[in-house]
Amino acid sequence: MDVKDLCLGALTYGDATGYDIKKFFESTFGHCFQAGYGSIYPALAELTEAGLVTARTEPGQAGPSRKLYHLTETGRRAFLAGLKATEPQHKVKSEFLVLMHFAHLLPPARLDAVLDQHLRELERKLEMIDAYECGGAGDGRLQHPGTRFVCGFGRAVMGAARDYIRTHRRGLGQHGSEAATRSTKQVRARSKASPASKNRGYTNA
Amino acid sequence: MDVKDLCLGALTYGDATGYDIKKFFESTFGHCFQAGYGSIYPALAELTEAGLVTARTEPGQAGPSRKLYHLTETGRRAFLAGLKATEPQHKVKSEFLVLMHFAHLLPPARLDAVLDQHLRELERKLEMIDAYECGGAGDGRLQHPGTRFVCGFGRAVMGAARDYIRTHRRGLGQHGSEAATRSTKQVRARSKASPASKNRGYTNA
DNA sequence: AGATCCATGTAAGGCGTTACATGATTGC
DNA sequence: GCAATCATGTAACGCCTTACATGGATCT
Repeated sequence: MDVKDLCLGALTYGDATGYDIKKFFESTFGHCFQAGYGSIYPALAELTEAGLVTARTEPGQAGPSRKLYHLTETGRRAFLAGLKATEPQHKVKSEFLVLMHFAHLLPPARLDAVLDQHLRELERKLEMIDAYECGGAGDGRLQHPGTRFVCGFGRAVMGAARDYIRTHRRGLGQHGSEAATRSTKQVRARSKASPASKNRGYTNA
Repeated sequence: MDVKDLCLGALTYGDATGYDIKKFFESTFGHCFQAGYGSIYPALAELTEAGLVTARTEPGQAGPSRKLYHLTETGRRAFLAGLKATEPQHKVKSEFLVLMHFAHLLPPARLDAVLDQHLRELERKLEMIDAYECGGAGDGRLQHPGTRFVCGFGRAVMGAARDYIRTHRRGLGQHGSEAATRSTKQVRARSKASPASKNRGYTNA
Protein backbone atom coordinates (compact mmCIF):
# COMPACT_ATOMS: atom_id res chain seq x y z
CA MET A 1 0.00 0.00 0.00
CA ASP A 2 1.63 3.20 -1.17
CA VAL A 3 0.58 6.76 -1.92
CA LYS A 4 -0.68 5.71 -5.37
CA ASP A 5 -3.19 3.32 -3.84
CA LEU A 6 -4.31 5.95 -1.36
CA CYS A 7 -4.91 8.37 -4.21
CA LEU A 8 -7.08 5.84 -6.00
CA GLY A 9 -8.96 5.34 -2.76
CA ALA A 10 -9.55 9.05 -2.34
CA LEU A 11 -10.86 9.25 -5.90
CA THR A 12 -13.50 6.58 -5.21
CA TYR A 13 -15.36 9.42 -3.48
CA GLY A 14 -15.36 11.52 -6.64
CA ASP A 15 -13.05 13.69 -8.71
CA ALA A 16 -10.47 15.76 -6.90
CA THR A 17 -7.25 17.71 -7.31
CA GLY A 18 -3.92 16.81 -5.77
CA TYR A 19 -4.49 19.54 -3.27
CA ASP A 20 -7.89 18.13 -2.34
CA ILE A 21 -6.42 14.68 -1.91
CA LYS A 22 -3.78 15.96 0.47
CA LYS A 23 -6.50 17.59 2.59
CA PHE A 24 -8.48 14.37 2.48
CA PHE A 25 -5.47 12.41 3.72
CA GLU A 26 -4.89 14.86 6.55
CA SER A 27 -8.45 14.85 7.79
CA THR A 28 -9.16 11.15 7.30
CA PHE A 29 -5.84 9.35 7.72
CA GLY A 30 -3.94 12.01 9.63
CA HIS A 31 -3.29 9.71 12.58
CA CYS A 32 -2.50 6.56 10.59
CA PHE A 33 -0.97 7.56 7.26
CA GLN A 34 0.89 10.63 6.04
CA ALA A 35 1.74 11.85 2.58
CA GLY A 36 3.06 15.14 1.29
CA TYR A 37 2.75 16.87 -2.08
CA GLY A 38 6.12 15.48 -2.99
CA SER A 39 4.56 12.01 -3.03
CA ILE A 40 1.05 12.84 -4.20
CA TYR A 41 1.74 14.79 -7.38
CA PRO A 42 4.23 12.28 -8.79
CA ALA A 43 1.82 9.48 -7.83
CA LEU A 44 -1.02 11.12 -9.73
CA ALA A 45 1.23 11.59 -12.75
CA GLU A 46 2.14 7.92 -12.73
CA LEU A 47 -1.47 6.87 -12.33
CA THR A 48 -2.45 9.04 -15.28
CA GLU A 49 0.26 7.49 -17.41
CA ALA A 50 -0.93 4.04 -16.40
CA GLY A 51 -4.49 4.87 -17.39
CA LEU A 52 -5.89 4.36 -13.90
CA VAL A 53 -7.01 7.97 -13.67
CA THR A 54 -7.68 10.74 -16.14
CA ALA A 55 -6.93 14.42 -15.65
CA ARG A 56 -8.73 17.50 -16.90
CA THR A 57 -7.65 21.05 -16.23
CA GLU A 58 -10.28 23.50 -15.09
CA PRO A 59 -9.52 27.21 -15.25
CA GLY A 60 -10.13 28.40 -11.72
CA GLN A 61 -12.92 30.98 -11.57
CA ALA A 62 -11.64 31.96 -8.17
CA GLY A 63 -8.04 31.15 -7.57
CA PRO A 64 -5.50 29.24 -9.64
CA SER A 65 -6.48 26.68 -12.24
CA ARG A 66 -7.20 23.23 -10.89
CA LYS A 67 -6.28 19.86 -12.34
CA LEU A 68 -9.15 17.50 -11.57
CA TYR A 69 -8.39 13.80 -11.47
CA HIS A 70 -10.98 11.17 -12.23
CA LEU A 71 -10.89 7.45 -11.46
CA THR A 72 -11.32 5.27 -14.54
CA GLU A 73 -13.08 1.93 -14.46
CA THR A 74 -9.70 0.23 -14.83
CA GLY A 75 -8.43 2.27 -11.91
CA ARG A 76 -11.37 1.32 -9.73
CA ARG A 77 -10.85 -2.36 -10.44
CA ALA A 78 -7.13 -2.04 -9.78
CA PHE A 79 -7.85 -0.38 -6.46
CA LEU A 80 -10.31 -3.06 -5.37
CA ALA A 81 -7.92 -5.82 -6.37
CA GLY A 82 -5.11 -4.07 -4.52
CA LEU A 83 -7.23 -3.69 -1.40
CA LYS A 84 -8.05 -7.38 -1.34
CA ALA A 85 -4.37 -8.26 -1.57
CA THR A 86 -3.10 -5.71 0.96
CA GLU A 87 -1.47 -7.13 4.06
CA PRO A 88 -2.89 -5.35 7.12
CA GLN A 89 0.34 -4.03 8.57
CA HIS A 90 0.38 -1.58 11.43
CA LYS A 91 3.71 0.04 12.18
CA VAL A 92 4.62 2.54 14.84
CA LYS A 93 7.79 4.59 14.78
CA SER A 94 8.02 6.54 17.99
CA GLU A 95 11.02 8.57 19.03
CA PHE A 96 8.79 9.61 21.91
CA LEU A 97 8.81 6.09 23.35
CA VAL A 98 12.52 5.73 22.73
CA LEU A 99 12.99 8.93 24.68
CA MET A 100 10.86 7.53 27.48
CA HIS A 101 12.92 4.36 27.56
CA PHE A 102 16.01 6.48 28.13
CA ALA A 103 14.22 8.82 30.54
CA HIS A 104 16.91 8.20 33.14
CA LEU A 105 19.46 9.85 30.84
CA LEU A 106 17.33 12.93 30.19
CA PRO A 107 17.39 16.15 32.24
CA PRO A 108 14.23 16.13 34.40
CA ALA A 109 13.05 19.45 32.97
CA ARG A 110 13.39 18.17 29.43
CA LEU A 111 11.58 14.95 30.34
CA ASP A 112 8.70 16.95 31.73
CA ALA A 113 8.55 19.16 28.66
CA VAL A 114 8.53 16.15 26.36
CA LEU A 115 5.67 14.54 28.27
CA ASP A 116 3.66 17.77 28.24
CA GLN A 117 4.26 18.23 24.54
CA HIS A 118 3.12 14.71 23.74
CA LEU A 119 0.01 15.13 25.86
CA ARG A 120 -0.87 18.33 24.03
CA GLU A 121 -0.30 16.57 20.73
CA LEU A 122 -2.65 13.74 21.73
CA GLU A 123 -5.25 16.23 22.89
CA ARG A 124 -5.02 18.08 19.59
CA LYS A 125 -5.47 14.93 17.54
CA LEU A 126 -8.40 13.81 19.66
CA GLU A 127 -10.05 17.16 19.07
CA MET A 128 -9.43 16.83 15.36
CA ILE A 129 -11.26 13.52 15.33
CA ASP A 130 -14.21 14.99 17.18
CA ALA A 131 -14.29 17.97 14.84
CA TYR A 132 -14.17 15.65 11.86
CA GLU A 133 -17.15 13.63 13.07
CA CYS A 134 -19.25 16.58 14.22
CA GLY A 135 -18.42 18.91 11.37
CA GLY A 136 -20.81 17.10 9.09
CA ALA A 137 -19.17 16.75 5.71
CA GLY A 138 -22.09 16.21 3.42
CA ASP A 139 -20.42 13.88 0.99
CA GLY A 140 -21.39 10.51 2.34
CA ARG A 141 -18.05 9.50 3.77
CA LEU A 142 -19.32 10.01 7.29
CA GLN A 143 -22.26 7.71 6.79
CA HIS A 144 -20.28 4.63 6.05
CA PRO A 145 -19.11 2.47 8.94
CA GLY A 146 -15.45 2.38 7.95
CA THR A 147 -14.99 6.05 8.74
CA ARG A 148 -16.68 5.74 12.10
CA PHE A 149 -14.59 2.67 12.91
CA VAL A 150 -11.31 4.39 12.13
CA CYS A 151 -12.27 7.51 14.07
CA GLY A 152 -13.36 5.43 17.04
CA PHE A 153 -10.17 3.41 16.86
CA GLY A 154 -8.06 6.53 16.94
CA ARG A 155 -10.04 7.90 19.84
CA ALA A 156 -9.76 4.66 21.83
CA VAL A 157 -6.03 4.26 21.27
CA MET A 158 -5.02 7.88 21.77
CA GLY A 159 -7.32 8.20 24.76
CA ALA A 160 -5.63 5.18 26.32
CA ALA A 161 -2.22 6.69 25.62
CA ARG A 162 -3.22 9.99 27.23
CA ASP A 163 -4.63 8.30 30.32
CA TYR A 164 -1.59 6.10 30.67
CA ILE A 165 0.81 9.02 30.49
CA ARG A 166 -1.21 11.03 33.00
CA THR A 167 -1.29 8.26 35.57
CA HIS A 168 2.24 6.94 35.10
CA ARG A 169 4.44 9.92 34.40
CA ARG A 170 5.18 10.41 38.07
CA GLY A 171 7.17 7.19 38.38
CA LEU A 172 9.39 8.16 35.46
CA GLY A 173 11.35 10.92 37.16
CA GLN A 174 13.62 9.23 39.68
CA HIS A 175 16.39 7.10 38.22
CA GLY A 176 17.25 3.80 39.79
CA SER A 177 20.65 3.92 41.50
CA GLU A 178 23.47 5.68 39.67
CA ALA A 179 22.42 4.77 36.16
CA ALA A 180 22.63 8.30 34.87
CA THR A 181 26.12 9.02 36.05
CA ARG A 182 27.87 5.73 35.35
CA SER A 183 26.03 3.89 32.61
CA THR A 184 29.01 2.26 31.00
CA LYS A 185 29.77 -0.36 33.61
CA GLN A 186 29.56 -3.85 32.21
CA VAL A 187 26.11 -5.11 33.07
CA ARG A 188 26.14 -7.56 30.21
CA ALA A 189 28.90 -9.95 31.18
CA ARG A 190 28.43 -12.34 28.34
CA SER A 191 30.44 -15.22 26.84
CA LYS A 192 33.26 -14.55 29.32
CA ALA A 193 31.55 -14.71 32.67
CA SER A 194 28.86 -17.24 31.92
CA PRO A 195 29.50 -19.32 28.82
CA ALA A 196 26.78 -21.74 29.85
CA SER A 197 23.81 -19.37 29.76
CA LYS A 198 23.63 -17.73 26.39
CA ASN A 199 21.33 -14.84 25.64
CA ARG A 200 20.19 -13.64 28.98
CA GLY A 201 18.22 -10.48 28.64
CA TYR A 202 17.88 -10.04 24.93
CA THR A 203 15.80 -12.83 23.55
CA ASN A 204 12.61 -13.11 25.48
CA ALA A 205 10.32 -14.02 22.63
CA MET B 1 16.65 9.84 15.75
CA ASP B 2 18.00 7.19 13.45
CA VAL B 3 19.46 3.71 13.78
CA LYS B 4 22.86 5.14 14.71
CA ASP B 5 21.42 6.83 17.79
CA LEU B 6 19.56 3.68 18.76
CA CYS B 7 22.81 1.71 18.54
CA LEU B 8 24.52 4.18 20.84
CA GLY B 9 21.59 3.82 23.19
CA ALA B 10 21.83 0.05 23.18
CA LEU B 11 25.53 0.28 23.95
CA THR B 12 24.89 2.37 27.08
CA TYR B 13 23.95 -0.98 28.66
CA GLY B 14 27.30 -2.49 27.85
CA ASP B 15 29.30 -3.90 24.94
CA ALA B 16 27.42 -5.84 22.31
CA THR B 17 27.60 -7.19 18.79
CA GLY B 18 25.42 -6.09 15.90
CA TYR B 19 23.46 -9.26 16.31
CA ASP B 20 22.90 -8.57 20.01
CA ILE B 21 21.73 -5.05 19.23
CA LYS B 22 19.17 -6.31 16.75
CA LYS B 23 17.78 -8.68 19.40
CA PHE B 24 17.74 -5.83 21.89
CA PHE B 25 15.75 -3.67 19.46
CA GLU B 26 13.26 -6.45 18.86
CA SER B 27 12.63 -7.18 22.48
CA THR B 28 12.67 -3.62 23.75
CA PHE B 29 11.45 -1.43 20.88
CA GLY B 30 9.67 -4.05 18.83
CA HIS B 31 6.36 -2.23 19.01
CA CYS B 32 7.70 1.29 18.49
CA PHE B 33 10.85 1.12 16.37
CA GLN B 34 12.20 -1.39 13.87
CA ALA B 35 15.62 -1.84 12.34
CA GLY B 36 17.15 -4.64 10.30
CA TYR B 37 20.74 -5.78 9.87
CA GLY B 38 20.87 -3.76 6.70
CA SER B 39 20.67 -0.63 8.83
CA ILE B 40 22.49 -1.75 11.95
CA TYR B 41 25.78 -3.00 10.51
CA PRO B 42 26.39 0.07 8.33
CA ALA B 43 25.41 2.27 11.28
CA LEU B 44 27.98 0.57 13.52
CA ALA B 45 30.63 0.96 10.84
CA GLU B 46 29.93 4.68 10.58
CA LEU B 47 29.95 5.09 14.35
CA THR B 48 33.31 3.34 14.52
CA GLU B 49 34.73 5.62 11.87
CA ALA B 50 33.41 8.63 13.76
CA GLY B 51 35.07 7.44 16.96
CA LEU B 52 31.83 7.15 18.89
CA VAL B 53 32.30 3.42 19.37
CA THR B 54 35.26 1.05 19.21
CA ALA B 55 35.19 -2.51 17.91
CA ARG B 56 37.17 -5.56 18.97
CA THR B 57 36.85 -8.98 17.40
CA GLU B 58 36.53 -11.95 19.70
CA PRO B 59 37.12 -15.41 18.30
CA GLY B 60 33.96 -17.31 19.17
CA GLN B 61 34.65 -20.25 21.45
CA ALA B 62 31.27 -21.62 20.54
CA GLY B 63 29.99 -20.41 17.22
CA PRO B 64 31.34 -17.81 14.81
CA SER B 65 33.63 -14.99 15.85
CA ARG B 66 31.92 -11.95 17.30
CA LYS B 67 32.67 -8.27 16.81
CA LEU B 68 32.01 -6.53 20.10
CA TYR B 69 31.26 -2.83 20.01
CA HIS B 70 32.02 -0.53 22.90
CA LEU B 71 30.70 2.96 23.54
CA THR B 72 33.45 5.56 23.93
CA GLU B 73 33.16 8.53 26.24
CA THR B 74 32.72 10.75 23.18
CA GLY B 75 29.97 8.45 21.99
CA ARG B 76 28.18 8.56 25.29
CA ARG B 77 28.25 12.35 25.34
CA ALA B 78 27.05 12.49 21.74
CA PHE B 79 24.17 10.18 22.60
CA LEU B 80 23.12 12.25 25.62
CA ALA B 81 23.29 15.46 23.60
CA GLY B 82 21.29 13.85 20.81
CA LEU B 83 18.65 12.63 23.24
CA LYS B 84 18.18 16.09 24.68
CA ALA B 85 17.68 17.52 21.21
CA THR B 86 15.39 14.79 19.86
CA GLU B 87 11.89 15.88 18.94
CA PRO B 88 9.41 13.41 20.46
CA GLN B 89 7.66 12.36 17.27
CA HIS B 90 5.20 9.50 17.21
CA LYS B 91 4.15 8.28 13.79
CA VAL B 92 1.76 5.53 12.86
CA LYS B 93 1.59 3.99 9.41
CA SER B 94 -1.28 1.58 9.31
CA GLU B 95 -2.48 -0.16 6.18
CA PHE B 96 -4.77 -1.97 8.57
CA LEU B 97 -6.69 1.21 9.35
CA VAL B 98 -6.76 2.21 5.70
CA LEU B 99 -8.27 -1.18 4.96
CA MET B 100 -10.87 -0.59 7.67
CA HIS B 101 -11.74 2.78 6.20
CA PHE B 102 -12.47 1.07 2.91
CA ALA B 103 -14.18 -1.90 4.59
CA HIS B 104 -17.27 -1.31 2.42
CA LEU B 105 -15.18 -2.17 -0.65
CA LEU B 106 -13.76 -5.38 0.81
CA PRO B 107 -15.30 -8.85 0.48
CA PRO B 108 -16.88 -9.67 3.87
CA ALA B 109 -14.82 -12.83 4.25
CA ARG B 110 -11.61 -10.94 3.66
CA LEU B 111 -12.67 -8.22 6.10
CA ASP B 112 -13.26 -10.83 8.76
CA ALA B 113 -9.93 -12.48 8.09
CA VAL B 114 -8.12 -9.16 8.33
CA LEU B 115 -9.74 -8.33 11.66
CA ASP B 116 -8.91 -11.76 13.05
CA GLN B 117 -5.35 -11.49 11.89
CA HIS B 118 -4.89 -8.09 13.47
CA LEU B 119 -6.37 -9.33 16.74
CA ARG B 120 -3.98 -12.25 16.79
CA GLU B 121 -1.11 -9.91 16.08
CA LEU B 122 -2.11 -7.66 18.99
CA GLU B 123 -2.45 -10.65 21.27
CA ARG B 124 0.98 -11.86 20.26
CA LYS B 125 2.62 -8.51 20.95
CA LEU B 126 0.87 -8.21 24.29
CA GLU B 127 2.20 -11.61 25.26
CA MET B 128 5.67 -10.56 24.18
CA ILE B 129 5.52 -7.59 26.52
CA ASP B 130 4.43 -9.78 29.41
CA ALA B 131 7.15 -12.28 28.63
CA TYR B 132 9.69 -9.50 28.51
CA GLU B 133 8.73 -8.19 31.93
CA CYS B 134 8.36 -11.57 33.62
CA GLY B 135 11.34 -13.25 31.98
CA GLY B 136 13.75 -11.46 34.28
CA ALA B 137 16.69 -10.29 32.25
CA GLY B 138 19.36 -9.85 34.87
CA ASP B 139 21.07 -6.85 33.33
CA GLY B 140 19.42 -3.98 35.10
CA ARG B 141 17.32 -2.70 32.22
CA LEU B 142 14.18 -3.98 33.87
CA GLN B 143 14.80 -2.11 37.07
CA HIS B 144 14.74 1.32 35.56
CA PRO B 145 11.43 3.11 35.19
CA GLY B 146 11.77 3.90 31.48
CA THR B 147 11.48 0.26 30.53
CA ARG B 148 8.42 -0.25 32.69
CA PHE B 149 6.84 2.89 31.30
CA VAL B 150 7.32 1.85 27.69
CA CYS B 151 6.04 -1.66 28.37
CA GLY B 152 3.02 -0.31 30.20
CA PHE B 153 2.38 2.16 27.41
CA GLY B 154 2.40 -0.58 24.82
CA ARG B 155 0.11 -2.70 26.93
CA ALA B 156 -2.35 0.16 27.48
CA VAL B 157 -2.48 1.18 23.84
CA MET B 158 -2.63 -2.27 22.31
CA GLY B 159 -5.10 -3.44 24.91
CA ALA B 160 -7.34 -0.54 24.01
CA ALA B 161 -7.01 -1.38 20.31
CA ARG B 162 -7.91 -5.01 20.96
CA ASP B 163 -10.95 -4.10 23.07
CA TYR B 164 -12.12 -1.58 20.51
CA ILE B 165 -11.92 -4.04 17.65
CA ARG B 166 -13.73 -6.72 19.63
CA THR B 167 -16.63 -4.48 20.54
CA HIS B 168 -16.95 -2.59 17.24
CA ARG B 169 -16.18 -5.07 14.49
CA ARG B 170 -19.82 -6.05 14.19
CA GLY B 171 -20.92 -2.66 12.85
CA LEU B 172 -18.28 -2.79 10.12
CA GLY B 173 -19.87 -5.45 7.96
CA GLN B 174 -22.94 -3.92 6.35
CA HIS B 175 -22.25 -1.23 3.78
CA GLY B 176 -24.38 1.86 3.66
CA SER B 177 -26.55 1.98 0.53
CA GLU B 178 -24.97 0.95 -2.76
CA ALA B 179 -21.51 2.29 -2.09
CA ALA B 180 -19.76 -0.94 -3.01
CA THR B 181 -21.39 -1.38 -6.39
CA ARG B 182 -21.40 2.18 -7.70
CA SER B 183 -18.75 4.18 -5.95
CA THR B 184 -17.90 6.47 -8.83
CA LYS B 185 -20.99 8.66 -8.82
CA GLN B 186 -20.16 12.28 -8.16
CA VAL B 187 -20.72 12.81 -4.49
CA ARG B 188 -18.40 15.73 -4.48
CA ALA B 189 -20.16 18.19 -6.72
CA ARG B 190 -17.63 20.93 -6.24
CA SER B 191 -16.88 24.23 -7.94
CA LYS B 192 -19.56 23.58 -10.54
CA ALA B 193 -22.67 22.94 -8.48
CA SER B 194 -21.92 25.12 -5.51
CA PRO B 195 -19.31 27.75 -6.19
CA ALA B 196 -20.22 29.57 -2.98
CA SER B 197 -19.26 26.81 -0.55
CA LYS B 198 -15.70 25.80 -1.07
CA ASN B 199 -14.18 22.80 0.64
CA ARG B 200 -17.09 20.94 2.03
CA GLY B 201 -15.95 17.67 3.48
CA TYR B 202 -12.21 17.87 3.25
CA THR B 203 -11.01 20.53 5.59
CA ASN B 204 -12.41 19.95 9.01
CA ALA B 205 -9.39 20.88 11.04
C1' DA C 1 20.19 -34.97 7.35
C1' DG C 2 17.91 -30.72 7.63
C1' DA C 3 16.31 -26.82 10.03
C1' DT C 4 17.34 -23.21 12.98
C1' DC C 5 20.29 -20.20 15.39
C1' DC C 6 24.45 -17.46 15.57
C1' DA C 7 26.95 -13.97 13.03
C1' DT C 8 28.52 -10.41 9.57
C1' DG C 9 28.19 -7.97 6.02
C1' DT C 10 27.11 -5.78 0.79
C1' DA C 11 24.38 -3.78 -2.88
C1' DA C 12 20.62 -2.07 -5.22
C1' DG C 13 16.49 -0.33 -5.27
C1' DG C 14 12.37 1.99 -3.57
C1' DC C 15 9.95 5.26 -1.41
C1' DG C 16 9.19 9.23 0.99
C1' DT C 17 10.74 13.71 3.07
C1' DT C 18 12.38 18.24 2.51
C1' DA C 19 13.44 22.16 0.23
C1' DC C 20 12.87 24.93 -3.59
C1' DA C 21 10.19 27.65 -7.10
C1' DT C 22 5.98 30.33 -8.42
C1' DG C 23 1.84 32.91 -8.31
C1' DA C 24 -3.10 34.47 -7.63
C1' DT C 25 -6.59 35.50 -4.14
C1' DT C 26 -8.76 36.44 0.20
C1' DG C 27 -9.08 37.93 4.85
C1' DC C 28 -7.18 40.82 8.72
C1' DG D 1 0.28 45.63 3.19
C1' DC D 2 1.02 40.91 5.02
C1' DA D 3 -0.14 36.47 6.08
C1' DA D 4 -2.54 32.58 4.94
C1' DT D 5 -4.93 29.64 1.72
C1' DC D 6 -5.25 27.70 -2.82
C1' DA D 7 -2.60 25.27 -6.26
C1' DT D 8 1.10 22.59 -8.86
C1' DG D 9 4.99 20.79 -9.45
C1' DT D 10 10.56 19.42 -9.43
C1' DA D 11 14.88 17.69 -7.61
C1' DA D 12 18.00 15.95 -4.45
C1' DC D 13 18.87 13.62 -0.72
C1' DG D 14 18.38 10.29 2.85
C1' DC D 15 17.10 6.41 4.91
C1' DC D 16 15.45 1.97 5.25
C1' DT D 17 14.02 -2.47 3.15
C1' DT D 18 15.03 -6.50 0.67
C1' DA D 19 17.71 -9.71 -1.30
C1' DC D 20 21.96 -11.78 -1.73
C1' DA D 21 26.19 -14.20 -0.01
C1' DT D 22 28.51 -17.22 3.48
C1' DG D 23 29.46 -20.52 7.01
C1' DG D 24 29.97 -22.98 11.55
C1' DA D 25 27.27 -24.97 15.44
C1' DT D 26 23.45 -27.00 17.66
C1' DC D 27 19.22 -29.33 17.92
C1' DT D 28 15.71 -32.87 16.27
